[in-house]
Amino acid sequence: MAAVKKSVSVKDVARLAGVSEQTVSRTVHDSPSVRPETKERVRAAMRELGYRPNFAGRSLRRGKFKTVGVAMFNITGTGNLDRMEGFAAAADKHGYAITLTKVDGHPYTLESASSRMSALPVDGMVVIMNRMPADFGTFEPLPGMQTVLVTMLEHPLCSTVDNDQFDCSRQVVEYLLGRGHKTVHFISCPERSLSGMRREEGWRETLRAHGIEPPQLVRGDWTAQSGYAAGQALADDPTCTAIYASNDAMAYGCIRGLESRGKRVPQDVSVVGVDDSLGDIVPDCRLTTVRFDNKRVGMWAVDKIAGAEGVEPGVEHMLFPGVLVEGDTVRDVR
Amino acid sequence: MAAVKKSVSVKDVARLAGVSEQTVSRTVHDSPSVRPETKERVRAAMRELGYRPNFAGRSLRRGKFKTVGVAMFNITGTGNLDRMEGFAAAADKHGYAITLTKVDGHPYTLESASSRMSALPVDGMVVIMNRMPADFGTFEPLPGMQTVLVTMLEHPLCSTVDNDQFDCSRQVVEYLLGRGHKTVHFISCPERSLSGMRREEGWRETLRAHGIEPPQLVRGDWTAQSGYAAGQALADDPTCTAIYASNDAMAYGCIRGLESRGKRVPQDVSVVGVDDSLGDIVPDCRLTTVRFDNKRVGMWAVDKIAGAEGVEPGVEHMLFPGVLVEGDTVRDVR
DNA sequence: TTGCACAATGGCAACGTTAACATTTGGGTA
DNA sequence: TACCCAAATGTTAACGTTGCCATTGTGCAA
Repeated sequence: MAAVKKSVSVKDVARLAGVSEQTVSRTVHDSPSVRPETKERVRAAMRELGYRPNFAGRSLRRGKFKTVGVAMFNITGTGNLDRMEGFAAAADKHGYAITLTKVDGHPYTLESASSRMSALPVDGMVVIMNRMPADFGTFEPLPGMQTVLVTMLEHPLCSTVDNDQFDCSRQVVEYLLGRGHKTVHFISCPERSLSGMRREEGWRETLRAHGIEPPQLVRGDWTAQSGYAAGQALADDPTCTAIYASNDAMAYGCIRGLESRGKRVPQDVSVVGVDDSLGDIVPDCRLTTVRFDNKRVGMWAVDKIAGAEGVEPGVEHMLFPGVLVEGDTVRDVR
Repeated sequence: MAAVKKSVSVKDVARLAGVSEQTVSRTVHDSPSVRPETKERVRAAMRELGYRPNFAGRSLRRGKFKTVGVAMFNITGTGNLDRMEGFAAAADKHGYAITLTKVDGHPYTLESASSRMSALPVDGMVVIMNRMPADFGTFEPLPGMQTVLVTMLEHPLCSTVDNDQFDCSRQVVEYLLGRGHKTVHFISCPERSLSGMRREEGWRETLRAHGIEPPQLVRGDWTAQSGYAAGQALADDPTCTAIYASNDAMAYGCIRGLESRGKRVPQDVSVVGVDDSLGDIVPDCRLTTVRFDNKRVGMWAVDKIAGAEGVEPGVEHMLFPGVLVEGDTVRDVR
C-alpha cells in the first residue's frame, strides 16, 4: 500500500470522473443543475479517491471560516464544562466549529486573548473572564472580529453575557425574608472573584432595600472547610437563623459545621447555597440552592457570532437569572 | 469611520511600505535576511493597516493547519475539564490550536466522529470514548489524519491513551490487603461504563491473584445516594471490613450510610474511593482515594499528533497509572 | 427550417500566502 | 578597474475552491 502523498483535490476527482472541476464543486454542494447520473459518477470518483474538501481552499475562497474561537484564562473553572456544552451546541446548530485556546494570564488582559486569536481561523471570539482584566476599559476588539465577553460587566464595544449574580442574591435574600427570617447572614468568597463580588453586593443591597442593615459577613474561600469554620462561628450567634453561602461547597460545609455545634438544619438554622453543584456527591442533603444555566450562556455567546451572518451586529448585554431550587435546608419561621 | 470592507493582505502592506509582498512575508516570520530598518517600516505599515495574517491562505500554502480536532460524544463528563487543560497545554507547546466538536451519539460510532472532523481544518484528531462504539473493531482512520483514541481499549490502527483503571483497582486492593484486611468489598458502577468495568475486573482479578474469592459486589450508579444504600447494606455484613467504591461520591455516600447504621469509618470499616473529586466539597472527610492525571492523558494525546511533524507516526498505546492518596478512611488491622 | 429558451457543463480568475528561484546592490579583493 | 561574493529584495507560481461568465446541447414553438 503506497503512502498517501498529497491530499486529493477537486482536480483529481474531476479527472477521474471525466468532468470539470466546477461540476465536482457543484456536486459537493448538491447543486440542482447537475444531472443525477453525473452526480453519481462524481460521487463514485470521490469515494474511490477518498476526497475530502479542503478547508483552507474553501475558506480562502469564501473569506469565512465558520468557526468561533473561545479564549479561556482558566480552563478548569466552575461551569466551564456546561458553557462549552453550550458553545458546542450553538456552533453545531449553525454549522460552525469551536476553536479553544488557553490564554496565558500574564498579563491578564483582553488584548492578550485577542492577539492570540487573531491568527487563528475564526470569524469571531468569545472570552471567558474570571477576573477583571487590566485593559477592560480601553480594549478594542479586532476589526471584523465580533467579540463576546462572558462577564457581568458591561463593555462599550463588546457584547457581554453571563449569569445574573446580583439577581441571584436578591432571589435568595427575598426568599429567606419571605419565609419569616429577620435577617440573612452571608458567607462570601475571595475578593478577586467578579461573580462572587456581585453576589455580595446583591445580598447587601437587597437587605438594605428591605430596611435591614446587613450583618457582619464571614469571608470564605470557596472550600467546604471554610464553610465549616463559618458554620461553627455562626452557630453561637443567636441572631443567625438564615445563612446564605456563596457556593454549595461552603453551604454544605456550613451545615456540617453547624451540626458540630449542636445546631440542626433546617430546624435551628436555614442554609442556602449557590451553583447546584452538590448533586450526586453528597448523599443526605437536598440543599436549597440557585441553579444557573451555563449552557444557555454559552449558547447565547456563540449564537451572537454565528447567528449574525453578514449583518453588522450591535453590541448587546445579556444576563440570565438563576432559578432557586428548593431543597430541605430552609425552614419557614413565620 | 468607514467600515472595514475587506481584510488587509500582504499586498496592501507591501504597497504601503514600498516593498515586495515577499519582504512582508519575511518580516512576519522574522527572517534574518531583512534589514532591521526595512522590517521596522513593514511593521509600521502592518500596524497602520491592522494587518493580520490570513489563516486560510497560510494553511493552503503550507498544507498544514497546526490544529488538532477533539471529538467528544459527551462534553460533560468526569475529567473532561482536566483533559482539555491537557489538550490546550500540549497544543500551546507546539504552537497548535484545538478545535472542539460535539459528536451526536446516534449512532455511537467512531465513523461519525471521523466524518464530522473530516471537513474541519485539523491535522489530526482525538476522540474521547466513554462507551464502546459500534464500529470499534472495523474503524479505519481517515488517510493522512492521525487519530488518537482516549480509551483503555487497544485499537490496531489508532493510538490510544487513558488512565489505567485496572491498575487502579490493583493498587487499592493490594493496599487494603497489605493493611491486613481479609477481603475487599466493591461498590461498582453501571455496566455500560468502560472504565468502570475495567475497575471491576481489576478488583476481581487482583483478589483472585491473592487467592481470595471476590465477595458479592454491590451495584451502584455513580451517585452518593447509591453509595449510601450500599453502605447501609454492607453495614450488616460482619465479613466486610474494607470497601472499595468505584468513585468518590459513592465512597462518601457509603461512609454516611455506614455511619447511619452505627459503623464508624475507619474504626469499624475502611473505605477507599476513586477520582479524588471530593476535594473542596466535603468538609470533614479526607477520603483515601486514587488520583488520576487527566491533564497528562490529554497532553499525551495532543503531543502524539502535534509532536509528530511530518514523520510517519506509529500506533502506540499508553496507560497512565493513578496515584493512591492516603486519607483518613483506612485503618490498619494487622 | 430557424430561432429561442433553458438545462447542463466547462474555462478562467481570484482569494492570501510563501517556497523557490531571480535579480539587484554594496563592499571588498586581486 | 574588474571581478566576485553575500546580503537584501523582487518575481513567479502554486496551494484548493468556487463565483462568474461562456459554451454546448436539447427540446419546442414559430
